[in-house]
Order: sequence, then structure tokens, then C-alpha cells
Amino acid sequence: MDLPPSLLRLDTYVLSKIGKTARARLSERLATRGLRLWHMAVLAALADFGPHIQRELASRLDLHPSDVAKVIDTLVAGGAVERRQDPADRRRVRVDITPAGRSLLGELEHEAGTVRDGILAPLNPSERAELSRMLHRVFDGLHAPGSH
Amino acid sequence: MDLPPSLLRLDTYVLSKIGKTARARLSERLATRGLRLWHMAVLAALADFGPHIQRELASRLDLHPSDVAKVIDTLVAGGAVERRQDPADRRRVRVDITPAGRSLLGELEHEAGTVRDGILAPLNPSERAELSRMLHRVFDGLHAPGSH
DNA sequence: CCAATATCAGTTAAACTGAAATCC
DNA sequence: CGGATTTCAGTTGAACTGATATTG
Repeated sequence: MDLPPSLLRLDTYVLSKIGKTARARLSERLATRGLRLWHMAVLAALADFGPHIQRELASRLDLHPSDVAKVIDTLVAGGAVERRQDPADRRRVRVDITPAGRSLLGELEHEAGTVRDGILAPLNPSERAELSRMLHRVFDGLHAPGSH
Repeated sequence: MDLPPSLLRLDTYVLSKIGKTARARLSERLATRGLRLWHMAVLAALADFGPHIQRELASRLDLHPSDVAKVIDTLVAGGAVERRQDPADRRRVRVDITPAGRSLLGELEHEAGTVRDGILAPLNPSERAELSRMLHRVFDGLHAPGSH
């Protein structure tokens, strides 16, 4: 049964549906390890930018501070990150990724790549590159003033 | 503060973020009328394909039957759709859009178009057409076998 | 008796809110 | 004391589950 053409004509609807499917597929894979998307996002932030205090993770990833605490809890329990108090400011908790966390992240990125390849399979390599460029430009525009 | 490049390299991540933003922006506009995205989706299905029984709406839109009932409730209360029992099978409830519903849908589509234009503003018309074509191909591929 | 439909009440996972405790 | 940080407990909205009543 087909979806309403009135909706499909809105490119943002199609875009949103694809995004939802992509998230669901990756989420499903992460669940087999007891992880969710936020766990991967936190690991990626730590791997890319080095240690963060939890507040920084919250604002970088746009995740609520109270949820950061819970995500870090499970990552610590799994040995993927370490928590230690900032000696200079003992309110702050610095979080860092462990070697085990880096290797875990590598596996997760591989899974995410597989999901992406499955989703983008209808496009050939040069189309994929073109799509990627356009998506990034649109994405950069989201935070620009006057876009809504 | 930047997002992790490890995530941005996954085009599906960017895609998902854009979709989420688009949904949030439209959702915000619909909320001023006391509506949500599902209300618009139901109106679009009725306008495009004619009357449905609720079960058909559920399977077409991939919305749970129990939620269809609630969505229809508020649309009926607003005079946008009509419910009437199917005389041939009194278990079934046929739902149809009213003239008021059609005019409401027209306004909602206009709002959705504005949101889309804001999101896709970084692209010129031919780029937008190219993006649209690629997104539709990817979307069609989602339901094909072997894509995951 | 079994299957389908609509509907209601309850559950679950996710994002958010508010408040407390600690520290600068 | 005011403000920042973490954390806990509770709330809210969305999607899903299960059960019931009705009808074919």
C-alpha cells in the first residue's frame, strides 16, 4: 500500500523517513551489545576531541546533562571510558575513552558503515559523493540564522 | 562546539539529523493548531486515496491501529474528517475527509513547504531536483529485499 | 468457534524537568 | 552568597502491547 504522494512530494518527509530507518537499523545492531546510539556518539566525541567534562559532552552532542550521566554509567561499567574528578575543579568529572573503548568504537563504526552502505545501495559511488556533499551543505545551513 | 567528524562521515547520521530538524520544525508549527504530524499524514492519505477504513490507514501509514483511533478522534472533533460505519461490515469504520479538512490540509502543506524551503535553502533549484531524485531512489530501495 | 476490527487501559523507552548535593 | 556541575527522582509525549467488545 502506497504512501500519500502529497507527503512524498515534501522532500523533507522522504528525508525524515530514510533517517528514521537508518537510525532504527543501527539501533537494532547496537542493542545486541546492550548499547544505544548515544553510547556511540559519546565514544566518537571522546575519540575525536579527547577528554571532556560531562557538561561539554552534553552541549556538544545536544544531550541532556542528566542523560549524559546515565550513558557514561553504562560505558564505565563496560570499561569503555574512565571517569575521574578534575583536580583543579572538583565539581567537574572528566571522562576519557579507554583502549577498549577505542576498539569498541571501531567495531561500531564498522557496523554503522554497513548500515549506511545498505541504505545508500541504490546510488553509485559518484552519486553517493554528490549526495554527501549536498547533505553536508544542508546540514551546515541548519544552524545558520534565518533558516526558519 | 563541533560534532564528532567520526559521526559526520556517516552520511546517514547527517541525514538523520536533518530529518529530525525538519520534523521538529513542522511539528512546532502544527502544534499551534493543536495538531501533530500524524494528523497531517492521515489527512494526506484521505485526500490522495479517498475514504479508508481505519485499519487501512494504519497499514498505509505504518501507524498503530490503537493510535489511529486517537488521531481520528481529534480530527473528527475539529470537523476535518467524518466517521461512519460501513453498512456492509459493521465492524469497520469508514473515514472520509471533509471540505474543511481539505482546506486545512492545504494550509498544512503550505507550512510544510515553507519548512522544506528553509531546510533546503543552501541548494539551488537544480541541486534540489537532483537531491530529490536521489532521495526517492534511496527511499524506494528501503523496502527492497536485501538492503539490510 | 474463529478471525477481523475498533477501542481502551497499561507499558516501555526517550527526552525532558526539578531539586538536591557538592564545590568554585 | 551566587553560580556551575553532577546526579537522582519524577514527568511527559510517543510508540507499542494486551485485553475486551462487537461483528462477520
